[in-house]
Amino acid sequence: MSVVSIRDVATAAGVSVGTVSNVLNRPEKVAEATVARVRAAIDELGFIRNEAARQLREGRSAAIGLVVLDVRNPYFTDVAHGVETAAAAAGLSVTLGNSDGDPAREQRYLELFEQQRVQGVLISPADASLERLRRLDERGIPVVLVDGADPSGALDSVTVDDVAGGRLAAEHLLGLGRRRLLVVAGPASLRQVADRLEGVRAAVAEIPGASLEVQHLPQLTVPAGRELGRSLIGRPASARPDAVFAVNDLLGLGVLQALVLERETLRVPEDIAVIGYDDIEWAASAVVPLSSVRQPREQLGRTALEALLARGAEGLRAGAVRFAPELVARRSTTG
Amino acid sequence: MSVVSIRDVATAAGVSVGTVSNVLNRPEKVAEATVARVRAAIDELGFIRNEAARQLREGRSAAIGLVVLDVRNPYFTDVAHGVETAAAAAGLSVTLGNSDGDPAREQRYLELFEQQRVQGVLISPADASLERLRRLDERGIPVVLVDGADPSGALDSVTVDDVAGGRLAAEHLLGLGRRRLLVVAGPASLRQVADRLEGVRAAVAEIPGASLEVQHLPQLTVPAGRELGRSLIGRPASARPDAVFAVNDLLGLGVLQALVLERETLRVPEDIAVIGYDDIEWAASAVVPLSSVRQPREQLGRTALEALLARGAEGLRAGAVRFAPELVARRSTTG
DNA sequence: ATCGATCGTTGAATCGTTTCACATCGGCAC
DNA sequence: GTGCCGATGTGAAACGATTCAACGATCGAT
Repeated sequence: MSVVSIRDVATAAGVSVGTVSNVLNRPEKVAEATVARVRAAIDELGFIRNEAARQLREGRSAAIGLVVLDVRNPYFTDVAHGVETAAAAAGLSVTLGNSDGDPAREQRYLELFEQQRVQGVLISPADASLERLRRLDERGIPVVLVDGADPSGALDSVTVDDVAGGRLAAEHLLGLGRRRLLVVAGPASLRQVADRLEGVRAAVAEIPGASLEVQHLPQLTVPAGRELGRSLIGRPASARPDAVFAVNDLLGLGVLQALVLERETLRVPEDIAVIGYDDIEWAASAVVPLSSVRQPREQLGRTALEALLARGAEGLRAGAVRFAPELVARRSTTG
Repeated sequence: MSVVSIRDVATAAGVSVGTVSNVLNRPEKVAEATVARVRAAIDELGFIRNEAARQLREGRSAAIGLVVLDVRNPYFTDVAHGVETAAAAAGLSVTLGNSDGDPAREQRYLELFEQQRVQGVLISPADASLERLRRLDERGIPVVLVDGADPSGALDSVTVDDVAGGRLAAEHLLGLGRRRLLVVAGPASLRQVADRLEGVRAAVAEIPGASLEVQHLPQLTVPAGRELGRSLIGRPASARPDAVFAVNDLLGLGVLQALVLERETLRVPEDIAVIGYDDIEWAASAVVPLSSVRQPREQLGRTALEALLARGAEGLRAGAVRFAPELVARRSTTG
């Protein structure tokens, strides 16, 4: 009943199964009248192609797998959106997996994708060991890292240049005449944090008289930023920075809120300029619109997908693709 | 080479393909020594089950499809997270589709899911006509609506009671002694907006001396809310509401920002109390933490999946499941 | 020694689609 | 009339896992 196969269609239209298949896949090879007859039969019976059978024959699916660290993070949903758009253009569908930073879940998705014979895997690795991914790649399922690098160079990757991003932020603040910089950072163990910091250090070193203070916070969240912001208000003016670079927007927004809330003492940006990182959606709509460093998130996704396709089709290695971040100046620094 | 089939494993282990399949699916039926031998062969050859072949034989896949209106909206990612967690517990995987509110894209995903013979479809419909969904359901692929209702009752649905939510918000404000309420609403055509408004009206009608003003804005965004907030500042005190209910948190945050920014004139909550809806993550970390009405998002997803499973396995209809929203009082109303 | 029952294993049929070597036919040139 | 061509259409052989009727071996009971 509900299991209408290509054979039923063939019978109904009075042709062979081969012809139905041809109508489906290369209608130009079939006489017009026949095409019409077959199409009519398809509609009448409500035939829906069985993807599993097609795939079995084909040897691989028309999908790619994407594993992200956290679907609830706007950063990743934007990347995923970019991937999906590009994939749709190439006639591929995307199966999305959420590892939540858990290597075991990541592993489960990789197995699933392998069983599904996906055409490739895009991943923001949760598991620092890339061993499994390299094996997958060797076995013929191309892997591209998204926002994660492979030191060994065995895997292709697409990232944003965080060193350049850190430098960009610092130079912006220095260019506005600020000299006492405070970087509100996250755990030093995160590659992203370390790289951004490196960029800042380089920029500060080039300006005589510029000083740098770094505060490492355990979490990259709004409350953490707010707490740090409050501590600034308590400082004597001489020990206070005149500019703050938060390594992500959540921290930056927290700092901003603390400063703006205690309005009697400090003004943004007059007393302290604040800049964040990521340019998330709410940055622009904060109480004082927050300057930030934008990462081309959608483009990251798009490019990763293209690298995957090139690798699959022609065996081309993309290597380590690195994008340039972009400064977005708003009132929290420029006034 | 990379195409290791169950047959290769059988040869390597010196058994028949049937036995390998048994090891894979019912190891208790196979002698221990044989299991060990087959497992060894599997590991050595790096055999990975071909999901397409298994599915072809089985007749259906081990997945369900989920179509949401907007992956970038935290509301939906939370719902999706709930779905995924529940699905994983049932041994199912979730294929996520993003319609972006476009009926054509929605349609494409439905076709894809049908070709994949998914076990069911969860969907926040973009297309008001549920015709296609009903057909899908009739053809044997159970459909459950998530945050959307079917007036005809043909389809199961899981929603949050928006009338109750609107009433909850209004009663909170009235209970704090506020009497001049302003509802900052979205397009009246949205069911959610209309329902919330209905709840507010009912609550206001019960309190003598309480008045209600409604402003319909075209968009449910932060800037729209901010603009409206500014317009309030310009009003003479006598024409000004003493409480604002924004039908979603983005609007509420916008209003809040406008009021707090122009601090000389109006204080929150002393002069105007503000409450939003959805309890999105940033509500708690706003300049003045925003009161809101929380929807059990993850639970919504979990329940929708359970309804789908019950329907598929035992043919049980869940009908129209409706959850109760919950008030979350914060400083923007309670001070 | 024979029978039955139990356990483990076998091998062929099956799922629905694609592909490809081959058949059929009408037309055209010689 | 013969041979050849292109255009259409055919039908069987894959793809890889699952399932199930049937088979052989082993063992205890008679």
